[in-house]
Amino acid sequence: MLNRVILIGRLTKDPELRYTPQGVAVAQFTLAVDRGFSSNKEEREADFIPVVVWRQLAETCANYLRKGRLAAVEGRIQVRNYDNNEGRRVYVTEVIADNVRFLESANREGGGQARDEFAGSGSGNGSGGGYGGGNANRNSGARNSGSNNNDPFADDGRPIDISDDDLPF
Amino acid sequence: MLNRVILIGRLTKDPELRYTPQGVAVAQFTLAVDRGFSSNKEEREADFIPVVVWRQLAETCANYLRKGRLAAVEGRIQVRNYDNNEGRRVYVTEVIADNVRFLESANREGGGQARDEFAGSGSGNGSGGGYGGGNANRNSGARNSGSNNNDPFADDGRPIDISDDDLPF
Amino acid sequence: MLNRVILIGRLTKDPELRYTPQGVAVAQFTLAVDRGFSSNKEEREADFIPVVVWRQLAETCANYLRKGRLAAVEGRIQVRNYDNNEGRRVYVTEVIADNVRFLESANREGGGQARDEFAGSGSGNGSGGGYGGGNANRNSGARNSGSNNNDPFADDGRPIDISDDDLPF
Amino acid sequence: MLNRVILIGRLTKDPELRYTPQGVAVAQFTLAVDRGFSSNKEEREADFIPVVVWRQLAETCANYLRKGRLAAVEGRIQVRNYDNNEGRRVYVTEVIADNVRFLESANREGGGQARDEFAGSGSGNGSGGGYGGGNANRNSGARNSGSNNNDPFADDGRPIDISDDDLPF
DNA sequence: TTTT
DNA sequence: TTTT
Repeated sequence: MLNRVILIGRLTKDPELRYTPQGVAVAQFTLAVDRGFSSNKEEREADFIPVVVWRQLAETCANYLRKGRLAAVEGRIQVRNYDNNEGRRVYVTEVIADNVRFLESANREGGGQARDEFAGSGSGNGSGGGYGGGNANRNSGARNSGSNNNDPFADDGRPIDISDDDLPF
Repeated sequence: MLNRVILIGRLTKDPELRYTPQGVAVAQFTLAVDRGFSSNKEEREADFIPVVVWRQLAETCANYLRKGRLAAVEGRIQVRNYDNNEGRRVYVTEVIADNVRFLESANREGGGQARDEFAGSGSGNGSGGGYGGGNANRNSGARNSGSNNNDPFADDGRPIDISDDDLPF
Repeated sequence: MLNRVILIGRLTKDPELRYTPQGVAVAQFTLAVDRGFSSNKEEREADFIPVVVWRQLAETCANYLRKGRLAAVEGRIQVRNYDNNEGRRVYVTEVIADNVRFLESANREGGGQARDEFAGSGSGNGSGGGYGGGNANRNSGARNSGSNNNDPFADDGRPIDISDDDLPF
Repeated sequence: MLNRVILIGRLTKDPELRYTPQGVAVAQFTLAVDRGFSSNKEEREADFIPVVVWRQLAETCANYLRKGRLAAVEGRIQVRNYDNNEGRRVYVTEVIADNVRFLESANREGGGQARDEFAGSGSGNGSGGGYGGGNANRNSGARNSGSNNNDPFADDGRPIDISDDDLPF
């Protein structure tokens, strides 16, 4: 009925960008979200929350987000399952983001100068707004040339399970 | 950068449906949101929060929501201002909803039988999904025949300020 | 930094109430959250999201929530891991709720008459407000008499991992 | 029943810190929240949303937040009203924050070196965690010495309406 | 393993 | 001006 998540945290790695067989972009990254009130503990505690982003927003994230950057993510919790190679059912919980805010400038390790870049797939921005268009082409080109290691499988062999049913449109 | 509101409460009145000069539907209603922890107070306390809904979702709300019904609303806070007839600037704060859940069946006072109807204008459902299409026509017919008291002005003369700039598309 | 989840869905089973060795109440249940926009699919789709509730709120949930009931949950995503009996690391993602709203009256299958009961562990209600106090005693009594299958282990042997570190106070 | 707001934006001014007659700290500031998708407009659009913070968190905000800083705010919408000097009822909508995250280091204009400071009045941290205690004393000293323009009235004479009933404990 |  |  209603399923809404908002997170602020830091990327544990650069985002990984892949494409479905149909050429749809998917990015994945993990957000380390500090728990804050761990007053009495030695180590700093955090939850490591996997985030999945689709389509144009995936490409924008791949372009602008890097390991260590602070980001805000809006989305929904998705629980999916698959049977692993031992025939056991495994449950995977991810946040499917429909809005990502880049809370730190890109010039931490180089060129950028902008602040508060944003990237969203908000309510009904069918046309795509200010960022995009050309991107799509460039990337789907890359996709085709990138051939068969573009298929959406994680390094550990677990499927990312991207069928057209998942596409949020 | 990020502006997200989620409310659950009861309608203080039936929704009011209007149309812009361009024929875009807008509904308004107020949610009474109980504060809950007013343990020691006589009267039960609530916040009365004005909600604005656009387009197809406006029409669905007008069709299904009624005074007293429980609803969940997702949206963003919008603050707008206008100068009233005494030349004084007045600020109006509303929640612009992009998702409304009907948490009570319509058969409280009559015919309906469904439970947990939903209505959303989620991420990019351009075409409108299961509810709609015909609606638009029926209603814009009503709009035209409804003549000149269909214009989007509140009873107290304060403009609801619906220009094309507000349209979330 | 920020980790906020809001869900509305139906319980797939009655809540399970347990107690830590220190006598702290924990309840678990799963919320089936309909995805809504699965227009073209046969089966209705949902995410099944595990929810964990602590202390007094756990007991209130155990008292008022039942399989099939509609509830709203506010909380945060927590990812924890343990090594299963095959020595493999397993990740468990749950929503740790700090606020639960009962969106359906309890009289669906019997006695109750109230509507919109609520139960929260809101900002700083250290003492417990209107519901509580006596509860704690009554229940921890029940706990002790309930003897040794009160320990917080799921039926499948996977630990629920309730140490004092998890206690949100 | 449920009333939750999450905002990310920049302060339009330094926070204003006041004290109730009972010595309870209140801070107010306004967040400028960019709307994002104003693609086709000249001017950058934003909502200017008033935020109110109580007690220890008020003092932390007054210490760390400054005009122009980026912050995330979690809270609830509160609508209150008062009769102005012309005997007209005026409605004021504010976000009562129970959690504020400082998303930019304090060293933008000087001394600080920390990053991602946080300040919360989270679920049940009755005692106050790592920051506080002494603060209260120091500040209520400041309050008393600050004499009679410490009373919680806005510059325009509109009351901020802080009675003990508003205190979230 | 799932709810209406 | 307010809902259960």
